[in-house]
Formats: sequence, C-alpha cells, structure tokens
Amino acid sequence: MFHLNKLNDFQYEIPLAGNMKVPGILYINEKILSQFSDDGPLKQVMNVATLPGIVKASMAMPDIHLGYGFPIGGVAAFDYDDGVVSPGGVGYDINCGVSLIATDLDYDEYRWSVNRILDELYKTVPAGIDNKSSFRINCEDENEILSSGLEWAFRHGYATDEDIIHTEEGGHMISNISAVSEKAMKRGKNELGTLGAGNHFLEIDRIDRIFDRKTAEKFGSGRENKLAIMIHTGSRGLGHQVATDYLTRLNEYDGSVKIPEDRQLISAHISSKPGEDYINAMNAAANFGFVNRQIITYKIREAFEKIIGMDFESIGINTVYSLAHNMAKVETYSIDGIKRKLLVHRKGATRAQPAGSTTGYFQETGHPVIIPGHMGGPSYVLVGLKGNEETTFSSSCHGAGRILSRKVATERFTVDGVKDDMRSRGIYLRATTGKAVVEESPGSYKNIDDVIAVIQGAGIASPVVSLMPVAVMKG
DNA sequence: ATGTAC
Repeated sequence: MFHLNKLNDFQYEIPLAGNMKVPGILYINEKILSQFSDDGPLKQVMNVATLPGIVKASMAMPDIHLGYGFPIGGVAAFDYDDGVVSPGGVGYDINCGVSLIATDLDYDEYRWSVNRILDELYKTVPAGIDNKSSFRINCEDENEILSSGLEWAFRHGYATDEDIIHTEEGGHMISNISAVSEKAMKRGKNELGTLGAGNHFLEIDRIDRIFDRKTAEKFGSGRENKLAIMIHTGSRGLGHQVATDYLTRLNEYDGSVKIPEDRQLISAHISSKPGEDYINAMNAAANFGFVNRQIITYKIREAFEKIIGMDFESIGINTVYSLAHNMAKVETYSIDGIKRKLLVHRKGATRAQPAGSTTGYFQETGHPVIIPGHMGGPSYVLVGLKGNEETTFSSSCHGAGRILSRKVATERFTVDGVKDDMRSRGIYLRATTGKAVVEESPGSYKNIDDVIAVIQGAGIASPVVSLMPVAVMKG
C-alpha cells in the first residue's frame, strides 16, 4: 500500500503524484483502511484525479470498492466549461438507486402478512437476469418515459403527486431521447417493473430505531416498528446499453480524452457533441430508472392491498424517498469562495443535500439519504449535515460496501449455510439463484456501522432512522 | 450492473 496522509480520524489524503491534478480524499477510518485487500480502488481514485477539469479532489466514500474505471463509492466534480463527462464515472447501471416506502402497519400486528406479501411480490416483480416484464408499454409510452420520467407515471395512474415530491429531481431529468439507441429502447421495452440481479433487492423491513424524531416525522418514517419496503434497482438493460453505446462511441471518437493510466476512464469534454449526447442519453436512462422503481412501488401497493384487504391509502403506503446513486448531475458549489457550475459524478454515492440547500418539501430538513446494509442487518436513513457542500459536494456513501469479491464469497460460503444464517436472524429469504444467495451473504459486506460512523464523524450526514429486514427478495 | 462474450 502506498503512502497516505492521515488528515483526521475520518479522512486520509492521497497526495499529488504523477499526472494527478488534485489530491485524493478518502473518507475512511483506520479499521476500513486495514480491510483493503489491495490498492486497486485507491489507484482508481488517483487515476480519476488526472482527468481534465477535475476540481478540489477525487473523493471516495467509506464503502469504496473496485469499479469500472471509477471506484464504486467515488465522487468527482468537473468544471462544466473545461471538464469532462465519463461514462465510467456513472457506471453501467445508470440511476441505480433506492426507494424507501413507509406504511402505517405495525409489525407485531401484521407479522402474519409479511411472507405472504413477499411471495406475492416474487410473482409480480420479475427478478434475475433477462427476466421479462408482463408490464407492457408501447413505443409512445417508452418515449414519454425517457423524456418525462415520473410525469408519465403520474399521468397513467402509477404514481401519486406525493411520490413525485418524494423523488430526487421529481423523478425527471432533462433529456433528449434522440441520443438513445434503438437497441437500448428495444431492451427497455419489456423491462419496466423488473428488479434485476446482483445486489438488487426488494425487502420488507420494520423501522427499528429513531435517532432524530423530528426529521423522521418529516420524512414520514417517524414511528418505530412500522413496516417499510425498500427497493434497490436501476435502469436495467436500457441503461446498461446506453453505457455500452457511449463507451464504444467515445473509443471511436478522435476528440475523446484517453488517459494512459486506464482506458476504462475514457471521457469526453462536456461541451463536445458526444459528451452532450451522453448526458442526454444518461438522463433519459435515469428517467427510465425512476419509473422502474415507481412501477415496482405500484406493484407493492397492489400486493399489500391483496394480502391486507385494504386500499393502499388506508394502509398509508407512501414513498419516503427515491434516490439515484449512480449519476452525474449539474450542480453549483463554491470552490475557493467562487461559485462554479460543475458536473458531479456520483458512482455508488448518494446526494445528501442538507437543510437550506434544497428547495421544496425537504428545504427545512434536507432530503432523506438511504443507505442499505447487507440483507441480514440494518439499513439507515440519514440526512445531510450543513457544511457538506464544502467537503463532498453534498455526497454520502450508498451502502455498506463489499468486503469480499463475489468470487471469494462463493468459495467461502454455501447456499445452505447462508439460508440457515438468514433463518436464524428471523429473515424470510427468496432468491432466484443460489449464486445470488452466496454472493450477497451478510459476510461479504463491511459492517455498516463502521461506514455510518465515518459518514457522521466526517460531518457528511447523520442518522435519522434505522431499519431491520424481515423478508428479502434477491434477483 | 448486464439477453453474464466478439
């Protein structure tokens, strides 16, 4: 491992070296530092620091691990006029993100319903790779989804006006669908309302602890022991195709930015035609991702209605928040006292705007920051802390972060062993494959409490509520 | 993450 400067208990600096234009800043503690099995992710932080127009620092959140080009858990902002956009800085799963949905149902009273609801969702939400949706949309619908996001879902009765208020950007990014290939459109056609595979999941939780009651109430998650639902998925094959298309296009484009350190970091100037087209296509894929989570939310409402026998309004099934953790977004921050328009890449990182830095419903508190843990343990909802605009462009981590590679996890754990473990924790598990069970085993992930301690200690965000899983569905 | 590959 190369030299790191310890700045404080929660921040380590990778000093300037080689072609780095800014230092690397790692938001980690000593324990997380000691858990790195190799320096691959840190090299990726250094490589990102060499890209044109990067400002302040190439950053990594405590859930950092190896990704395509950029590390997962990476945050990097580029000057909008002089900087670049990099598909690897968003990742293959554009607008991969989380929705948290609250209910008024008390866990003790409705314990009987949990497994039945999950079984119903297992039938209605296709999971795993290449699992087609029964949810049909025509070309006109798909065009509208990619250009208007949740506005389409609202017009067609799949979203409430409250859902839109409780979604990042109102579930609508400005896009241009002409930048999206026919192939991507074709893949998206029968993928709406599907979960996907890997670390994607749908789980029923109970609200466990409340750390900040006033904020929790504002979020609609202020009561202990109520059932809640978490969805983790993104833009599926459509977004994956957009990423593939633009990586190919940038490789064929003379004006693209290629750095000797890593060809996966291929980028385009934001103002270039391919750069502009990628942003338009990424935003279109993001709209698809928002609608995908919304259609699953709709199916969750249907499942609860069927099993509980009441309409979803009476059950109080409301979106707490739906957020993206794989996105590049145009935002303005003050750098050395000067306000600058930036393109903030967050790859496996969550926006965490504190009180006063956002408008609308969450203006007084800041918006919810949803951090899922592994399938056997707690997840957290945080809220951004004032001052994080100055440190991380108001960004937080996105999960516990893997500690073992999928390969190592497969060697170390057995399907039956993990199933027994989940049973002993009192959690009902349904997965499409044994592979998903072992790869997503609790032992494959960092302790989320270490990750949250860093986020809080570094002044990025603080806990509002925690949730414990009671039934989990894995793709 | 992903019609798990070109």
